[in-house]
Amino acid sequence: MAVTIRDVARASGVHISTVSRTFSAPHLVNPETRSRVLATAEQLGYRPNRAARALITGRTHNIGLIVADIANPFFPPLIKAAETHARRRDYHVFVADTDEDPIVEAELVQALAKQVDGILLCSPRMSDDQIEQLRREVPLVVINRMITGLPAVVMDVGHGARQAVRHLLDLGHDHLVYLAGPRGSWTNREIRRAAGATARAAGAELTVLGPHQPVEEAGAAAAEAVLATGATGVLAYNDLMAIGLLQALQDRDIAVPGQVSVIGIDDIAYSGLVRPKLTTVANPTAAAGRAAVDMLLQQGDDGATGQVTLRTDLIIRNSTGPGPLTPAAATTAEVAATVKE
Amino acid sequence: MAVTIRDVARASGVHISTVSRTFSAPHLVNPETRSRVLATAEQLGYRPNRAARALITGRTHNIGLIVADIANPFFPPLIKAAETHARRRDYHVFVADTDEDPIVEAELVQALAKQVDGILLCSPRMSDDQIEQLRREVPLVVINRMITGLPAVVMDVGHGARQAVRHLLDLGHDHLVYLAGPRGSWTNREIRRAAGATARAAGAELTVLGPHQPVEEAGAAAAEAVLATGATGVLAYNDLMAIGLLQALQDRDIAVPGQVSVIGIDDIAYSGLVRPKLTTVANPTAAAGRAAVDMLLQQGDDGATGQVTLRTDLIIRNSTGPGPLTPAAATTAEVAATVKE
DNA sequence: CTCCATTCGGCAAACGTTTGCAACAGATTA
DNA sequence: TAATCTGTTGCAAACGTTTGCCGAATGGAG
Repeated sequence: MAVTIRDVARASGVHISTVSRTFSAPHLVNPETRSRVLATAEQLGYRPNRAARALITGRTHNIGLIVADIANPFFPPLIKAAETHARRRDYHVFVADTDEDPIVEAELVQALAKQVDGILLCSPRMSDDQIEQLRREVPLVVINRMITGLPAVVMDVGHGARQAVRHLLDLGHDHLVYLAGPRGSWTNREIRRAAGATARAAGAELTVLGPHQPVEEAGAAAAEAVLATGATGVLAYNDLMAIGLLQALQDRDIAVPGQVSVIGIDDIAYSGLVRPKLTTVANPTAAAGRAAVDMLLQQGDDGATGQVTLRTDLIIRNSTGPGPLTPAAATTAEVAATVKE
Repeated sequence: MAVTIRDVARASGVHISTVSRTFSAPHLVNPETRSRVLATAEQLGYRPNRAARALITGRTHNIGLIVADIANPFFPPLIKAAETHARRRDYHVFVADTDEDPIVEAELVQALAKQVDGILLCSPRMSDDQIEQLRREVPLVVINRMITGLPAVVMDVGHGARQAVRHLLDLGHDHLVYLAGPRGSWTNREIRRAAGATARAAGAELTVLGPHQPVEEAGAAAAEAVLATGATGVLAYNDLMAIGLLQALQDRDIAVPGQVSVIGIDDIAYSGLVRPKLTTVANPTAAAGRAAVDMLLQQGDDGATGQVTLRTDLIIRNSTGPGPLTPAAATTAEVAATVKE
């Protein structure tokens, strides 16, 4: 039915190996022969069968990309960047969604293992041990998690979180809340640690609330608890939760940033669309996707397991404003200037 | 390196064909033998090589899913549903992103053709001819586009658009704008047609502005043009554009829904998060994704090329309110009641 | 004119499965 | 008792490539 290498060989009067080489090792075939073969291949509409190729070379030219939740707007830019970048290198991408479930996560890796040349694991919720285990079955690159000996691309949320907390402190907030993300999240631990250290160093109080699922509903549901602490500055695990909190506060007629300041993390597309526009920590997700693909594809050559760290930065918008300790004269803009490093 | 069917055969003292049958046609092998084989397979960690299987059976157990833009929040729920549904049937999904470019779209289909058992084409921008052409290379199911003779899953936006226009008319708006989507979009044509007919039937004026890229920026950029028409009710091609318009109007101190009413289409997750909450037409995207997968997988069996139509419905929130023709007494809630069919 | 190096292309094995066919045993039927 | 059937297994070919090896042809050096 489909046109194979054999049809092309027959039609252009050469052996099948010559046709094969025309595609997979062009420098080994006479330019004249090559162009003739290419012409008939084109004419016949020949397309290499990747399954056959994979069978003999052991390389599928596919990579897997596992995320917690495609519908979480944090991921699509990363997926898109990874996919485009991979395609440019003649790789295709399987995307899978774990629904935030570590069990499903492990199953997916197993299922994909034989079908891909490697897997990109985004913010995995599995234990380090499990990941090390799976690593023996298939090349892995982890995104947003640091595991010694494992190639990884991480976004340095610690840096962004420190900036965020400092921003709140500079604005005169002395009691903060960190609205924690899901259990098992490396990012969550990093943020908590960074935020906690920064607050402590400044002698401010930081209350951690959580863990929470990283969705708006959780942010909204936490509103009461946040208010109960008496804190005036909030850092949320991600923009989704921050936005949920924003809405819940609005519903309670709590002014943001008038009475409470809120900072998110991720800078998803919608953080600039809600009102007030959300102050947040921007994550270079597209760059992370590309870097992870590169890392995975290079992994075969040398066993080097690098770790790339990408920088995150605070973006000051309108959900943060002066706190109780600020002299009335200080405006957000003035204080913002101090955060620049 | 990897453990093959041969290793399992040797370890359990049977021929490789018996092992093969244990997995692909269990009823043909003695239960006793079967369990023995399964045990050793499990113990050895055997996993079938899908490339080899694909080579001989001609079925890859993969399907392709091509969307215009993964980052457009309309798509992730569809992708997620399709992917989960496919996995339950032991299929994996390749996701690809065309960046709204019909050329890339065609290339992607070609590239994926040999690698998948079929392709789901979401809101394709190609010409009908091109799609018919590609259909000869690989089984296709089209989502949100109607092409005679081609299996399709469409969301009946016409229905939702009629409801939306009627809602605006009932509220007392007699001059409406349709903020059109991209050229080549079937959905766009459907909406325009339905909206136009409904407005005309009621003797109201409907101005079409466009085409536009289906993004917020386009919606925001169209604000001036919308105001220039003097219309007081706007239906946008999608929520993204509607939200962009909302922001732009807010920036110009035009009250929504006080001075202008706005309706979007899609009911993306964020349409309920912006303020005012967006009145919009809900699309059953997840159901569409599942239906399309089913249709694709059944296609092999019989050549039947069904067309499934899914219903869409207006969701009334806070971005629509009384227009110039409404007696002051009529509230949104009262008028809303009239839209129920 | 011989020899060697180089370039090119053919040959055939291999990759890990599936599957039609045949073999065989035991059970059933005539 | 012979013939037929059923259930289980083995045998080997096939799927469409890639690739190590070898031989043929060419050209330059000696």
